[in-house]
Amino acid sequence: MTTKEKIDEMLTRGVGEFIDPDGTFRKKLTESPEKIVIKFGIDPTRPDIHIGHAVVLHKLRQFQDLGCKVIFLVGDYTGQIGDPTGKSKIRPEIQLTEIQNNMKTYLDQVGKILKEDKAVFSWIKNSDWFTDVFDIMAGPGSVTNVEINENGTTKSYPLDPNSLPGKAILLENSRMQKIDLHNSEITSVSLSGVLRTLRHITHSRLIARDMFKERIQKGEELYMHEMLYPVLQGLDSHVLEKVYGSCDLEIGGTDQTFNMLMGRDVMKMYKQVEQAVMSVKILEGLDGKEKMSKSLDNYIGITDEPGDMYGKVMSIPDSSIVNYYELCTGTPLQEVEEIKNKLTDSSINPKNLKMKLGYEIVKIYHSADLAEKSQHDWEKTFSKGETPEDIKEIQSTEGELLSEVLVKHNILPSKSEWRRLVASNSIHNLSNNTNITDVETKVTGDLTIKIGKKNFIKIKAK
RNA sequence: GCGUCGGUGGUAGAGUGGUCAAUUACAACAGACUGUAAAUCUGUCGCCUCCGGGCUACGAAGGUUCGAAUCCUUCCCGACGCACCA
Repeated sequence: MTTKEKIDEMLTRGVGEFIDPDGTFRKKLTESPEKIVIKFGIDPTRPDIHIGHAVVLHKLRQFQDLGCKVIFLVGDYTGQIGDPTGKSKIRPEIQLTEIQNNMKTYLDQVGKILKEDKAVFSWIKNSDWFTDVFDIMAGPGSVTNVEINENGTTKSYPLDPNSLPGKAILLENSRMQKIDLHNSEITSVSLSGVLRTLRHITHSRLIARDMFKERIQKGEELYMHEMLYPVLQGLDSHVLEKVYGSCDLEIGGTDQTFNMLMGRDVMKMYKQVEQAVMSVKILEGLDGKEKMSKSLDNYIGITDEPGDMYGKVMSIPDSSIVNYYELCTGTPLQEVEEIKNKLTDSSINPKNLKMKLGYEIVKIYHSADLAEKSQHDWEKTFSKGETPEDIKEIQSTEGELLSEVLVKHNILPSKSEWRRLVASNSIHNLSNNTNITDVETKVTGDLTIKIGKKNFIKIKAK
């Protein structure tokens, strides 16, 4: 593939919308990609990354490969406003370490996909510029000393951390613009800055957002802070431009399109070069209906075990196969098109296309060998009905009730559940290939059982 | 601040003194069928049980009653209307 073709695919594959009306971004990408700064907003609390998030991350990686710099913008401040527990005071030092820790677990996972060296990666939190000194409260053990140079000797004077200058020092010291990026000039956004921005944004512009429109139509409430979110996100882009020199592109899910476009509006007001906007299609979950998310428990985590990962892919409905190929693998678009055609051909079993998909996905997050092995195990277990090789093992003592052992090890939630499963012939004893029908079955020796179709447990007796 | 309505199981949402562990839908789980897919059909879906029943639950705490998710009081939370302020 030529570079141009590569760029074309980057800008279209899995992309809902790409907005770069006068071609500024495209031009810069071709001429000086190393000067490009890409903004990607993330939630401050989200330790588990799934392959739905990964769609965007892979896209970012491609940009990194061309030399572009990716900025993770942690929306900690904006997240806090939406937080119902409503802690109005912020402890900046505590919060900073907390976010740093979250970021670390985040990066541990993301590291599989993204480069993390400074030339092409950076992150910053938006409390950096939105936090007000008066919202700050010193945490326990805070020290805010002022150093004063008197006649050549530096003297340190203690300062009450909760006094105004004390708070100012705390805030200053938690600012990443200073501590990480060593910017001499710190950009921040005050209430007057927000209001000045708001002078240029009309009500009708804000309620143009689909989600708002829908809710208004349904007669639901819209809170002002929700309406301001897009504006604050826009201001983030504005600040990023100042902090990093430019903000050329914002990437996010299609649900973020409006907010990202707001960034263009805000930047325009401040006479900055408007960011391009790329919305990436949202991957549906394993149910094939809702979007992939942790709370719906329909996700494939990027740190999932190879076997799990493969099994989960196999459980998606046929209708999702093409989407998964497009969004989650590097399979050339031409081939994806062929797969699409094959799916309409009744002589080809879609299972095989899905198995290939499972293989490809496991390969990305683990390795070709493990992908091979997962596929092999899966076939063995489910197509041929054999017992898989690695299964969960739990300890028990002889004479113990089987039900109690399983509840104790959190395999089952309660003994009532066990009774139900036994009654419905769902507990299979693999050691002698019969169903367990006695609720009072005791452990008499090592035993391998299958609960339902996919839950294998080996019980070791002492 | 005044007033009105409301807070029920994972979610939505019935129930307004005993027949309520609580209709129904969705989700979930299991069985059949399959390609561990989807769809479909069937069953289950608070906990414990010697399968007789027992225990804990309808925002929280008290009360009335033989008996309360249902009535009363106080409190907490939410929506709405009005007033006040701008």
